[in-house]
Amino acid sequence: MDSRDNVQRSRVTINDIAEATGFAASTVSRALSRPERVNAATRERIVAMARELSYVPNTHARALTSGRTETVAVLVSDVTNPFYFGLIRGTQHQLRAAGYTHLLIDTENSGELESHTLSKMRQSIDGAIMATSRLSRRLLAELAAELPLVAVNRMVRGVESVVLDSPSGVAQAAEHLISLGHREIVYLSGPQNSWANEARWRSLVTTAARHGLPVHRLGPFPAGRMSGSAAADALINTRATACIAFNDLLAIGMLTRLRERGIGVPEEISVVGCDDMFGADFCHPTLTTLAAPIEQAGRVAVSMLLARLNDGAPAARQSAVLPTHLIVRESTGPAPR
Amino acid sequence: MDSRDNVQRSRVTINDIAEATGFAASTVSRALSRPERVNAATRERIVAMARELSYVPNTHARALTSGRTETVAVLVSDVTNPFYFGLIRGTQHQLRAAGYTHLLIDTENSGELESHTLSKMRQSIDGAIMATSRLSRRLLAELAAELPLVAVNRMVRGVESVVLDSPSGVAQAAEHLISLGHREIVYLSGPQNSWANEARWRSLVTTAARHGLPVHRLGPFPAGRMSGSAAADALINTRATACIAFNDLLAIGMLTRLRERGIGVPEEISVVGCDDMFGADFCHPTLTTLAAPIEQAGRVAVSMLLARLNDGAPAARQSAVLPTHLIVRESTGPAPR
DNA sequence: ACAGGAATGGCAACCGTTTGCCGCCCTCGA
DNA sequence: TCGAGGGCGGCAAACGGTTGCCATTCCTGT
Repeated sequence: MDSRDNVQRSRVTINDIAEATGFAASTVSRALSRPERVNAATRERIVAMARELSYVPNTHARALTSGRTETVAVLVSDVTNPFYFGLIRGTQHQLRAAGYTHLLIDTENSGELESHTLSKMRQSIDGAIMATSRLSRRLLAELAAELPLVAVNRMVRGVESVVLDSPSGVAQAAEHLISLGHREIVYLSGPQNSWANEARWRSLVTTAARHGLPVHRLGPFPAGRMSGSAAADALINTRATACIAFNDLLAIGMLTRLRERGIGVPEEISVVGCDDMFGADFCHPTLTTLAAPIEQAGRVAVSMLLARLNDGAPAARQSAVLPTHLIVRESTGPAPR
Repeated sequence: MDSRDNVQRSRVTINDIAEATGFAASTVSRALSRPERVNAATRERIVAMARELSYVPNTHARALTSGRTETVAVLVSDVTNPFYFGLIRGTQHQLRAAGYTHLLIDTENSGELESHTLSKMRQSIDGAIMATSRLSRRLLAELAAELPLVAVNRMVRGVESVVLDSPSGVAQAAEHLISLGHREIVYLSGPQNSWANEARWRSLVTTAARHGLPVHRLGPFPAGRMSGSAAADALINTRATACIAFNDLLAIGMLTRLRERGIGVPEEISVVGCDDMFGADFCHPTLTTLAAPIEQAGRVAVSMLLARLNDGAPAARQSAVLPTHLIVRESTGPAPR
């Protein structure tokens, strides 16, 4: 296609095509959006003319009558959290492939903003993917009743979701630490309204209990690198020789702080993160962490949503669970002494 | 506001308000969007009723007639490049504050996709902010003639822009290296169609020339961490003791590779990155780099765009230049021997 | 040869807002 | 007292599609 055409101010409407081909506007509309409703020859002529005139359908006009916008919102609590990289990538690819527009919304960690934005957007989107929503279960379920919705890393009855099986990953991490001789593991807690946070903590409790070991929990800490200092300092006050942090951001922040304070990782303390996000493999020391197929999660979420949008069906399976696994790097080692 | 209302399926239109208040729909419309056109008392009643019914104006209907969408597209070449964090943040805040919708588009490093997407979106957006566009000057200028546009980190005649003064930062970096005794500095080149890449290289050439020192250029390398290995290996083949990389992603990739190959940084080679992006302060060794006020750049870009949209004026200043400065960390040190 | 029905295209209403234009009423100055 | 003009509100026509319904044509089976 000639790139000059791309730039051309799109002023050609369905009526222009109608006039040019001699068909009625309604026929043109059908030829373009419901191909089986018109004769093949007709459709061909219309499509050809549309191309020739480089017709671009008007999204708004279409949305106004049909209600469909071919747009899906993806809500993340913080765009600048590298954890979302994969999710954004995944949803983006899948949506683009399906011809949908990808509307990325940063809710800035506020449930308030989540539901508010969504209500404003209601008419502009066909559905939404909510990653790590801060909404209450009730509110989330209510929303899901109004709007096709898929939640990521959040499990709520009545809401389709794709979750990362970090509990089993946390179990792996705990086994890893225990086998290295650690006898006291601390969990550095993330935001208290985070579903994943609870799931991880519970899994750690269970695994440690199986070995008859104590676990403690510190926090909650906001899920940012900044909180790492506070988390590290709190950790130092305990006798623990190993910890699992809510996510890599927190873990990396801790690494920095521990280094500042001259505490050897992993010689004195072993640190495990979660998510294997951007940076986990080049921080110092490199971080042992739970890898999650987050990009795949994005793709799956989109697939579920689109299936729902097209079939109108309430979805076969209610939720997909994706496996996670431990990646051992430099930040974990044998317990001291 | 009651959060339940947020969720409510928005089916109340301007006509409902008209009926409820006894005014005509046109009056309601004016009361809501052109307040000075109606009597204060009238407006008040209408606004009150709108609130009571929790009316949400229909974006599409509005866009259809008025042509304005209150949406601005922000195009980045790769959402998962942390360099864009600040930009996304900055544009987002400023747009949100102005009541605009932020449409983030990942062009996946393809100029083709840039112009294509933009033409598809033409009717859905009021303007666009193009960060590090891959488009040719001509195409970019053509686009700018069609659509209010602000370019970030790209200077083209006839296109408003905000650029980061990395040339002066590169000069600082070069002086820094030279004062440390380095006599041969290599530039690791980024994508060849990147404006910033050229600007940085030219600045390095100039500065080195002032000191009568030779400079070389290696590459081009794609601006990703992956390319770091190739870049590092190429660097090792030269006699250079210091290098400046197109960006931090590349620099961090190099750091990893140099470490793998047992080459000490900064003992044997000093490395300078550009952008001070997420990760530069916790990689190993921490990276000396050029800090750019990229978030501010985003805010400024939005301000320029909005000014243009509101006044319709062709903008007072054509481009804003933001200062950069060198942040010295661990990856640079005295030249060996 | 004819009723029934599928395939195909046109008509016109409608989606929710904006906006040009017109008309009413009130006020003010002459 | 009357005309001019400003303030304010209503009418109706867009905007660019979609879609329910109807008319026509052409098959098909009997």
